[in-house]
Amino acid sequence: MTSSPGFVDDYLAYLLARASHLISSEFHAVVEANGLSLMEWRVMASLSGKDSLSINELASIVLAKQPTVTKLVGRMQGAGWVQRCDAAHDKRQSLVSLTAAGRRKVQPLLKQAKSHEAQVVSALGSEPAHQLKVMLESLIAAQIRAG
Amino acid sequence: MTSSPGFVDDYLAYLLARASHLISSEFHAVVEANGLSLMEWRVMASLSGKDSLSINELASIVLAKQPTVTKLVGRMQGAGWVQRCDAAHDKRQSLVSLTAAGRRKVQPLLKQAKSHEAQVVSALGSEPAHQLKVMLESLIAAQIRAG
DNA sequence: ACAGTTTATATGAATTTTCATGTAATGTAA
DNA sequence: TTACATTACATGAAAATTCATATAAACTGT
Repeated sequence: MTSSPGFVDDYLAYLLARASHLISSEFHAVVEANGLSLMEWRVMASLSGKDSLSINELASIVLAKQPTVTKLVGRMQGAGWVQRCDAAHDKRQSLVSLTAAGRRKVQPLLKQAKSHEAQVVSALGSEPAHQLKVMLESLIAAQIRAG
Repeated sequence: MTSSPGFVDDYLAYLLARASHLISSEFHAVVEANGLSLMEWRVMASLSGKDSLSINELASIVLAKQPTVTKLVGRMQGAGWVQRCDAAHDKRQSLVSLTAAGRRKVQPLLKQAKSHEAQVVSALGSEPAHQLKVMLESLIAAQIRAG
């Protein structure tokens, strides 16, 4: 019922999709308890590292399309979590950054994310989890070169 | 630019999401060249194994929500690729199966999916790819037990 | 500097997804 | 069997996403 022998979607592709969906779903509950959607969380988590990111950079990081991110950021700006400013050197770019309120909002989630990660890692075992990460990174790197 | 040091989303969660998105995106192009959306492909690939699947089974396999699948299947039925019939033992269930046209439609994609998988596996190396699959399966199994 | 091209983002319309809820069939316990 | 709870699916309204395209700024070669 929960597994699906016979389904293909390119086995590896399906395993990745299912694993990703599973992990994200788990944390999704935590994210929503904090009053954010998964995408809002991704945007804010991405921004919490950097000073600011352009719309396109954000889109590539959060794995969404540009118009989606433009509108998502618009809503988040309305909520007071992020702000835009035009880039000094390239007026086409719209640089997005967290507001103070946004930083306060995302702060607890960053901790909960680490704690969730630790849970998953300990369920997998620390060494296998590390190997999994290495492989995922190499898969990603391989595809980037191929693109 | 393409990688994202500083982004969290729970590192492992993000790696999984990114890897999954990458692999799916690649094949997405092939899928669309055959006139299907990614979700339509997933539904048809799932069905191509089994005789039929209920709406809920499909939803759980293709990682979408029930109303989404109900409407997706409705559109696919309109296109003539799938058909519904009420289950004999449980009249609430709506069993979805491929039509002859649907089978013809998905046939070439199943082959292309295998070929794409082979490409990815060979890029990763056969043994690492195998280990990756094993780990993903164990991760999925672990989460299922935890749920 | 100029015309042509590319790049970054925005936006309207159409499509899809989602939420909340409705309906009907099944299961359960008295 | 009669209530009551649960399960499977459908559906309307709202929200989000996507596609195609518009706009404006940077880049290119002449």
